[in-house]
Amino acid sequence: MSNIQTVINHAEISCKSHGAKLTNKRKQVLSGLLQSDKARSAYELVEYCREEFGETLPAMSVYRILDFLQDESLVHKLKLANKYIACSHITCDHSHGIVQFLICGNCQSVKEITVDKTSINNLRDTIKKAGFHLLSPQLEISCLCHNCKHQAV
Amino acid sequence: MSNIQTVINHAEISCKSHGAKLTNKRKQVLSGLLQSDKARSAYELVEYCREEFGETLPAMSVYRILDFLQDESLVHKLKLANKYIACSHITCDHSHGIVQFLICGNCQSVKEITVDKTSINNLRDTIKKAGFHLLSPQLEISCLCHNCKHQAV
DNA sequence: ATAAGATATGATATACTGTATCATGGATGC
DNA sequence: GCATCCATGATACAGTATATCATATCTTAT
Repeated sequence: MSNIQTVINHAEISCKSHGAKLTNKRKQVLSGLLQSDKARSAYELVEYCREEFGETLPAMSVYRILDFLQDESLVHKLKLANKYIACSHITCDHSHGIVQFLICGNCQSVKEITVDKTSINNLRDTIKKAGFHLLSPQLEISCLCHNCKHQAV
Repeated sequence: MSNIQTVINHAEISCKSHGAKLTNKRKQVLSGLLQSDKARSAYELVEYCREEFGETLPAMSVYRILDFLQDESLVHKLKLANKYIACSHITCDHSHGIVQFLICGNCQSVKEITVDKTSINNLRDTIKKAGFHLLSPQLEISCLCHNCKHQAV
């Protein structure tokens, strides 16, 4: 498990390699996501930057920064939760085509997994038969994490 | 393909069978979803009821009605789109445990499909290994529909 | 070094989605 | 008729997100 600084360095190099700049504020937002195993909302990140760095980022800027980070494949948006997480493969050099997110419906913790290609191919076939075309096989799956399952009411 | 009135009659009987009432306004909202092969937002349904029936439903009421319809399994919420669709199995008598939605990322049209149990069980196993517990295997999958794929820019 | 242009960020307004809360209306049963 | 319950209305507000125009900062050419 790489520490946050290592990941950020990696991300910076990756940005530089095609002329994008990982500015300070972008690093701050990214680190807010790297620090957490839970997804965070844009406004939570505003709060995080204020507490952690004394920065008063306007929400607008955070949204723009999140867009940038998504374009750089450093961050994913979870539409199920309207929240954001850091990609868990920033320090990998190989590409990861098939990514799935397990989202705990209770505590919002997120785990990024990969599903075997056979299942994905089955899925793609089923979808094709239905007349649709699978765009990105990024699935977001509602789950309970281990902790929450055992604390269930 | 059953027409809308048939589906609504079916829904009404289903509600009655356990003491719930499918009121006029509830029927109006439901028909707004049945009329469309695309998902509609709560506010679009407000608009629909205004245009179609001259009803000026407050958004609050539409949300409550949507909650009711979801409880009755007549409507699904698509979290990826923050929109709602009519269940395509209202007139079926058997139950449909495992439902997936293909959502066209371009025109928002939606198709409800079923995925074979083997794939779902594989998925469940993978998730279990990751320490999570699959809640509802309702997946929402970003696709392009046939039309949009062929019009692509 | 400086001016011009590009990129990043700030400020402000506003739209969209959704919930909380209290009030009112209408059906149902006694 | 009255009490009760459920459906709906009215109002306020929270959270998520985008549009737009202004300002700051960084690059690059001259």
